[in-house]
Amino acid sequence: MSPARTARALAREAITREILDSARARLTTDGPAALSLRAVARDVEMVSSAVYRYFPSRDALLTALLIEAYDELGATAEGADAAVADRADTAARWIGTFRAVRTWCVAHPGEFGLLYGTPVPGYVAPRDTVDPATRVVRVLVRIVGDAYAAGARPPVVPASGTASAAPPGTVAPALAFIKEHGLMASLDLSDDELPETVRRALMAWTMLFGVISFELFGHQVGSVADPAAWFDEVALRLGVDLGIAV
Amino acid sequence: MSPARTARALAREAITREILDSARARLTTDGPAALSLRAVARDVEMVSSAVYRYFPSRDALLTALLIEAYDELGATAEGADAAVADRADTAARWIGTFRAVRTWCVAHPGEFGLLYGTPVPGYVAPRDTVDPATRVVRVLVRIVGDAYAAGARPPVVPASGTASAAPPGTVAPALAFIKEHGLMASLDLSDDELPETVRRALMAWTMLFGVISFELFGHQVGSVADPAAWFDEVALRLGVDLGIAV
DNA sequence: CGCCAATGAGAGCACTGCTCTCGGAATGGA
DNA sequence: TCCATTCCGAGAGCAGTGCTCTCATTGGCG
Repeated sequence: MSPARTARALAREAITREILDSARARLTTDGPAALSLRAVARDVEMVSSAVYRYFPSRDALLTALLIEAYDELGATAEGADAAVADRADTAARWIGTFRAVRTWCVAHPGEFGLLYGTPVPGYVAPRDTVDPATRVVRVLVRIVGDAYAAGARPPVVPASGTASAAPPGTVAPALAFIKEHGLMASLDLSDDELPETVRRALMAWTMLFGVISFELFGHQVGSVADPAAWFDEVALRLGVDLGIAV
Repeated sequence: MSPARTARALAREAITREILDSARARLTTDGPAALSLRAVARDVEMVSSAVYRYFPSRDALLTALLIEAYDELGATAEGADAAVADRADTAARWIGTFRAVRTWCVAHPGEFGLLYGTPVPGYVAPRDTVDPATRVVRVLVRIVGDAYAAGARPPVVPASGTASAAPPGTVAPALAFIKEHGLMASLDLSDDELPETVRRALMAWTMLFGVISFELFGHQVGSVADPAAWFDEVALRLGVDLGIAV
């Protein structure tokens, strides 16, 4: 991995780490948009120009933070799913993953704002970030797929013959998304019910993000007193509507 | 309204309007965090210090933009709901309101980022903003209330006796929220089913925000090809799960 | 040992939000 | 009409930002 363990390379690695940590600390206190390279330079007791030896620009530093945060959140979700010993208990895997994602986000509000908040105007995320960014939703799709492979199905809405009358335009892209990311293997489904599965998982992921975003960005003050309980209720509701919980 | 229509007062009103319009234009091009007071000063061909005669600080300008945008979005939602002539057609009111909200947000991405994106670090929204901010969700609650008053009910999940086993902690605050905002009058419901109604409406609002946020903040690239069709599907799914559509 | 690349420091440029002073112009009462 | 008051725009200035440049030093490899 690290071929030349010279003193200089070691120092570079340590200082890079120190810069990243300081930047993440500043992220949570000052917010992503106000991330000041000079401020982190002061934190690590260097002159601002010296930081540019380690990150060629502020955007590069942002990208590094972005990938690191995406990977941490993805690993958290994957770990929470894997922590459930009984793989057939998809309900526990579902709730556990949801709670783990929220816990991480609440503990890292600055990183959450960087990942899912207002995009920095001039900044465009490079290609390297799309793979770490999809780790959470891939976990959700996998849980739903396992549940459906084991026989679970979403509850049929009564007195409604057109419950699955969804616009056809979104089926193909979602399917392409699945195939592109190699999620087919873990999904044991026929072709006509697969897209519906993925769509519901995507909706659940959207809702998961929405409720956390509302909590962290302060849009629940006055309406929700206990965010954790409210979050659990949302997670349970999603699980019930998907047919994989209770 | 405007007691002294002197030339000076007229000029002040016109220039204030001009500053607000320029700021909104900059908002969509540069993003909320990068809103530069000097830039809008250049746009209206004034020196930066002169703008401070109209807005005492950049935060005050942000607050004015915030209230204006909240009111515009709220009026859009209310107008879309009111535009449906058949008040009993709650499905049409639901979809129409959803689409109108998305249309406005897509047309005003900068304002959306200001309203629902990463909060500006030092900035805290004053009390005047909470009332305009709740106009959209109030429309949703009203539609759901009308539908349930007319006899509609959410579909019962089969093979599940604990479908309403929601954590009790969130009931009281949601109810307090409803009473505080005077939504009781338009809701003709018994007490035990009211909180569930409001909770589902709040979830729908959360999902509505989530899907728009994902679209505008670029988290759907690669997975969703047609955002409008995907949005319609989500809106329909929410309506079905709530029991007010199809 | 000597050369070269890596590193940190400092100055400088253009930009930001914001405060201050100053002079001119509109307003309203005498 | 005259004049004091109020308002308003302009400019300078302060402290901060991202970023580029040059310069001296220092570590590592041949």
